[in-house]
Amino acid sequence: MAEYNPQAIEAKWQKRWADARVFETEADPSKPKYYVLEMLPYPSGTMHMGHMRNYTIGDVVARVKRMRGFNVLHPMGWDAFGLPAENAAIKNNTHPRTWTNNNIAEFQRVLRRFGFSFDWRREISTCEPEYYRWNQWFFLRMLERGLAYRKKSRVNWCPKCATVLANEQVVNGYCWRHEDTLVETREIEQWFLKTTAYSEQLLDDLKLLEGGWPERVITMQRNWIGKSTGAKVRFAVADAGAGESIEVFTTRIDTIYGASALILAPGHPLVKKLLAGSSEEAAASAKLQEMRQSSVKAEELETADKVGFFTGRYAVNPFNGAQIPVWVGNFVLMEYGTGAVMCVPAHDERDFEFATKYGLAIPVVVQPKDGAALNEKALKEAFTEYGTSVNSGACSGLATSEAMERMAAEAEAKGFGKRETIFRLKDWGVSRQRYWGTPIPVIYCAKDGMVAVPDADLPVILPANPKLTGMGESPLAATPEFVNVKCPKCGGDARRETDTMDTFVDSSWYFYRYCDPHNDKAPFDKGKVAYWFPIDQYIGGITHAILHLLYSRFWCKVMRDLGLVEHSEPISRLFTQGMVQKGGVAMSKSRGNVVGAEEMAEKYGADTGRLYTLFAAPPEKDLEWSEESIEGSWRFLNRVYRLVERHAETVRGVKSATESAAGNTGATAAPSAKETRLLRKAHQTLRRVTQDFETRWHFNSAIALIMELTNEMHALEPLSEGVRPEVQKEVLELLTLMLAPMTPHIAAEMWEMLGHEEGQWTAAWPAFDAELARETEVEIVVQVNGRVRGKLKVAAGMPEEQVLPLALAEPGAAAHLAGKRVVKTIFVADKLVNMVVS
RNA sequence: GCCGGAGUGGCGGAAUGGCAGACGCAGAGGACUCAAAAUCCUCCGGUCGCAAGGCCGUGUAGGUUCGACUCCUAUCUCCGGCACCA
Repeated sequence: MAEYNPQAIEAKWQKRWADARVFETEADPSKPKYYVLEMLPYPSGTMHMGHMRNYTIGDVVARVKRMRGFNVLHPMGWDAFGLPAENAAIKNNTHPRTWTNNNIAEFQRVLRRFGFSFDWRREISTCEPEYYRWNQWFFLRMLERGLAYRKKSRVNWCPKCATVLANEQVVNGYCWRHEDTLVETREIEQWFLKTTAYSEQLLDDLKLLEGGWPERVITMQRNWIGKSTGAKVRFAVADAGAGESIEVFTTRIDTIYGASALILAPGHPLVKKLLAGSSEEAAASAKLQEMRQSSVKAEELETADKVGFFTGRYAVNPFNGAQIPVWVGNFVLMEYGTGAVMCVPAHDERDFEFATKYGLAIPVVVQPKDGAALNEKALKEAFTEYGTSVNSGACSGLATSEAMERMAAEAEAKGFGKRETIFRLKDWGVSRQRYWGTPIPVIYCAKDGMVAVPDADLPVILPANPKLTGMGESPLAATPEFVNVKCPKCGGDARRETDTMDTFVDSSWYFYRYCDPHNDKAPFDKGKVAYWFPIDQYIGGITHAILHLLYSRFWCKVMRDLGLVEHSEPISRLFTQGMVQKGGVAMSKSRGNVVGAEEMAEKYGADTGRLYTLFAAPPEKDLEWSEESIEGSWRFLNRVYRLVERHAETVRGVKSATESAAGNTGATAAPSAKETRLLRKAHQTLRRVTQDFETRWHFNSAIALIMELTNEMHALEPLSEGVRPEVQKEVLELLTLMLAPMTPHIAAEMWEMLGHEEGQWTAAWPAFDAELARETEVEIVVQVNGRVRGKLKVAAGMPEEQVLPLALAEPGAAAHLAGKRVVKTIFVADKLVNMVVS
């Protein structure tokens, strides 16, 4: 008997699949389609079992759908641009492209080794000009529509590196490479994509995703977009500051009579003007300086205390003419709203804290609808709920909701305010002062200003040999042959933009490119995308809940408005799988706790690796890797292999029910008791496994059921006694077909051992037979007062009046019924009898 | 602080109102073997009991129900995300 040899079997079947082009697919409107996709990897480090879990889940789905007759698109590619490649290249004195391509080669080898059913002809790599030219093309379309624009913006800047740092490179306010150097913030010109143009749609369309996306992802996106409905109100500055006004945003205009100050963000443009010549100028300027210096750190230390100072100026409440002091406070954000707030201490927690600290007045203007009235002097915390307005001029006595309406209307009528909805979502800053990314296709000409690179000149190709130092501005700026260019308009000397695009641009639309990966006329053919989209199932980590998945949604809406696609949402269903951990933390190279996928394949084979990641936990949960437990999966595959091998000789020549025209074996001749038991177990297993695959994705339970089936077959050995070969064959076939999506190599091998000359990939998912699965005898639990006291074996479907006498007589139950009166009986057919006694 | 998710044997987990602990790992005992590995068989939540069997048990405390891991209320712990958003 040959032993199970996964290495040989896996290599054999991977070659057969490739030779027969089993996973290659084309758009075909005559067939139902299914697009299943795992998030594309960033090729860096080693591929470990955390990666494999993601692709295994997707591969199971792809293979099941194929067996069920769908035309399945299941592609793979590389998120190949990015900072780590550039840093690694500098460190190892190589080229980012060399480093990246080496990693891709290794990643690809490991993925192939695991037998994932990808259509490799559709492979894309985002660092290739064939791909990134379309990033540039999209950028130009957005530029034409005002969706891409340039503006000055604040960035982290390390004076020693003389470059911009990503937020991740700022450690407690210091540069990651120069631990003694405080990071500064600088204003530089940066490119933005106008995600805010779609705020409302991005929010509204989340409704379309309900049911298909995890609720928490939807919630996270909703919070991120952060819609607030309220009003903007302008306060005039009194006396010396006359002529200036301060605009605030509030969601509670109904509390405006309770404002005891205005508070500006430290970075508010009016602060300097207000301080000039004010009584507080000297003291306040010093405090402002201090506040601004600590502002970088304050962003890191989010628990910072509220601090502020008085500007010496007053503003006039447009509703009642009250003069209230203007302060500067560190907790007011310049980036949100108008950068200024009205301080209503009695009805806002933050304002209460600030007012208490600095001795500002705390006037009460809302009273609870029920409960004790608030007393200004005894107020211990802010009352932030709705209620009844008081001390609010004409609105006193009204419900706050009503007051809100009236006050907003008054502000609009008198011209000092207006209703407004604002969003937390900001435009997407896409400029990166780095080499390894998509060049932004724009040229600056002294005469014509900013000029878009004409489509015909795309792609703007990255120079092959830049000087990479990790210092200074974009390496592209230090590459004269790249920078110096003729103006497309006037032909005069001009300069190229030297920033590259954020790599999230690459991943925002890559899944469209898979539909038509080699198109050199357009990013993709509309018809092909129309066939495959939307993605039926997307699978990836929760880490991308906001960035990638929000940018992708934005990109889709832009493409729709460009007329490229018909749909508004690219992804129908999203599945976020759990992390693979070791020692309680996610596997990662930097932590040094990875279990390499390749070593796993060498030791146990890919099928065991795949099976274990599916068996150890349900896919949405984190999975703690255990070297000991994996032995169980290995042993199981060996057990199944031996089982098939033992009976292969007997069954090879016969036709099973699935093959014979006569239908199921059970129907052709009266089955023996042993056959009945076997077929019943097999079809019950099939029913539940089918359900698990189709709806719940509880692969761990499905595997447990298949294990039970093999245990049952084992218990019925020798099968040669009392089980006809065609029945043996039917059950063994079901077994291998159910395993096929999860452990495709060993399943294919066993399928062949059972006498099939056609590869298993031609086999459909088996249909379960309800008749064969049906139990004829059931066990009924007999309870007394809800506690199990005995069990009965009865014919399935036996009615209550027949079961009850048996239950009363059941010895275990009878002992607990003695001398008591049954007051109530609950009967659940085929399940239980519960007798309630007094 | 807010928003999610989760708490079940020594461990991973199963059970979507009806026998808690399926399946697997680890462990114990046995068979086979000169021996080991592999394989096969049996046991395996706690507790009382010679046994039959009883009692307790799904983070904690209540509630609904004939019956609750499952539904409701409160509470604790852990994990993840957001965090002065006016």
